[in-house]
Amino acid sequence: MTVRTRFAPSPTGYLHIGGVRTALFNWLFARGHGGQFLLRIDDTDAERNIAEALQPILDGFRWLGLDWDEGPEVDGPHAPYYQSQRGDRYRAAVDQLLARGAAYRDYATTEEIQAEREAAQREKRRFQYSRRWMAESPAQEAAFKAEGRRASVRLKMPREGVCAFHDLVRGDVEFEWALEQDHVVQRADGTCLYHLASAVDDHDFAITHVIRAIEHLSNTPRQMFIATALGYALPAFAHLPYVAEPGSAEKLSKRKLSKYLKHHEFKKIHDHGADIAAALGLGVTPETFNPVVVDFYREVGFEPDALVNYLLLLGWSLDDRTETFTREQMVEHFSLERVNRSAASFDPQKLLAFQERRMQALSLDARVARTCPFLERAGLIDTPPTDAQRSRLGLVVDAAADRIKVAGDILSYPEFFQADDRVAYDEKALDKRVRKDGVEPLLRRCRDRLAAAEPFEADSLEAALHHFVEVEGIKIGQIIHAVRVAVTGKAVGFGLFQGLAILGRDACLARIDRTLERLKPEA
RNA sequence: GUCCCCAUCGUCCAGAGGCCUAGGACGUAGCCCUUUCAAGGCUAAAACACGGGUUCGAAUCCCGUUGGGGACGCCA
Repeated sequence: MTVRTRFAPSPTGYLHIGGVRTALFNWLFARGHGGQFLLRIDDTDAERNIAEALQPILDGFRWLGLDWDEGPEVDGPHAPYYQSQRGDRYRAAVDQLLARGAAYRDYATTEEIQAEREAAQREKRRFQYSRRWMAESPAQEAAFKAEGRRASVRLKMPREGVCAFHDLVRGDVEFEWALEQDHVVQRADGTCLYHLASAVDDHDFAITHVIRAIEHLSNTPRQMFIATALGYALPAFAHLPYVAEPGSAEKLSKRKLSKYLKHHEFKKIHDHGADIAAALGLGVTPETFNPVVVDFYREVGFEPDALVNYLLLLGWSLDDRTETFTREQMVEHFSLERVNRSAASFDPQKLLAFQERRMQALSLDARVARTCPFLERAGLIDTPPTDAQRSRLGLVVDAAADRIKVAGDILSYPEFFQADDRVAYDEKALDKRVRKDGVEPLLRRCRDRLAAAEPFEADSLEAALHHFVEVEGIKIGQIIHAVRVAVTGKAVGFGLFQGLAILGRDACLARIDRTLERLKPEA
């Protein structure tokens, strides 16, 4: 039998990092067994879903390279893959359940159920519906209808015995049937609910392995009940531990962002990304642009493989030291047996470390290809770039080396792509390195020295500056910082001599002149 | 409140009775390199939650305690 797994996102507008890990494990398991991975859209709760809310999710999967064999946009033999379009199929299943006595029409109001639930709470016992408004005969139905009641359909769950199954991650699991509720599977308006839809779809789509987050573990008995009542063969189940918050054991949730932003490392990564977004002119808010959301990583220029590799190791490992995996190696080695049973907290800093490693392993050409779109989008070079811009980009990327940790970091070096009169100056750096006694005449003499330097290349510039320092009888630190600030506007950056050479003599002299001009007391 | 689960360095993992003086990675600290910022090199600190068993022997098995977490919808 061909292995078939699925991931079932709800269209919420963004792809959550915890969801991606679940999807990844499904994808790896399917690919590793030569099977298929499908995407099914859980949009039965029509009110809270909007069509365009799906797009970012599909884009996220594509970016991560998690391709699906059947599902939205690719379709397949079991289409449609949207639960909102499968209502008739679900209603037919409900009728079958009713006919087989596995479900009943219930005429209770929400308030009545709520009252029973609260009573149980007060008496400190687990709630179990009294079935007072259960209608099993036409006479009962007529009576309830006469009272103006409307029927929903509830599962008639067993009230004794246990539901036992083997979970591929958890091992043997048992639930007492008596602890299960008579869950509603169909509303009075005829629409069907998740558990029913899920069980039916898993069967219709021939899903062999249901791999999902642990919060679904307690849903499993009722879904098994539905599937069994409908005569379906059961899939195998595997429940993954949840991904926890940074620095905490609580489940990671998109709703607790403000809490995460108080976490130092999380905030650092967020702010780094926000700076890149600002340089790109993206109007982002923390709610949609933060390290819990996959889009964040794409926007700031992470390598999808870095994210995937990090997520792979969140709850799974091959051995005590292998950390870097190619996609092929992941597919080859992944196994549910080695998935952990305890929650793992999300550590954005470690994710960044994976990203740095990937970036370092990339060729210069690859890094140029990654960074180029960022400069284009920021309007710092043309689209497409001119040959001159492209070759300059190559020089800058080469010089910046590992300083470019994510592709968007190229935006830390706008001064290499801006006209001389557009360079922004860091006032603090000017104060510290240039607006000091004796620096101005020194900078002036150094400027003349640079004007005469031949050739205008890193090595010869370095030699020239060392000679200058010797003649002046100063330490190199006394002039090099001033030149850096004068030419780049900043106190930090990569090797100064490379920077000067990349900019060329004219730009360097012009910028030094502009800086000297700036030093003149305002007349 | 009811039910269930989890428990090794700050964090992610290794460890399935002797290989453990507990290993790797991220992070942290120190040193080296260095024009700044990174990167890199070297070194270090850092954990089996606690208490009982079982066993010749327990991080590994059992029980309890403690701590943490999850599920309890006409959401998915």
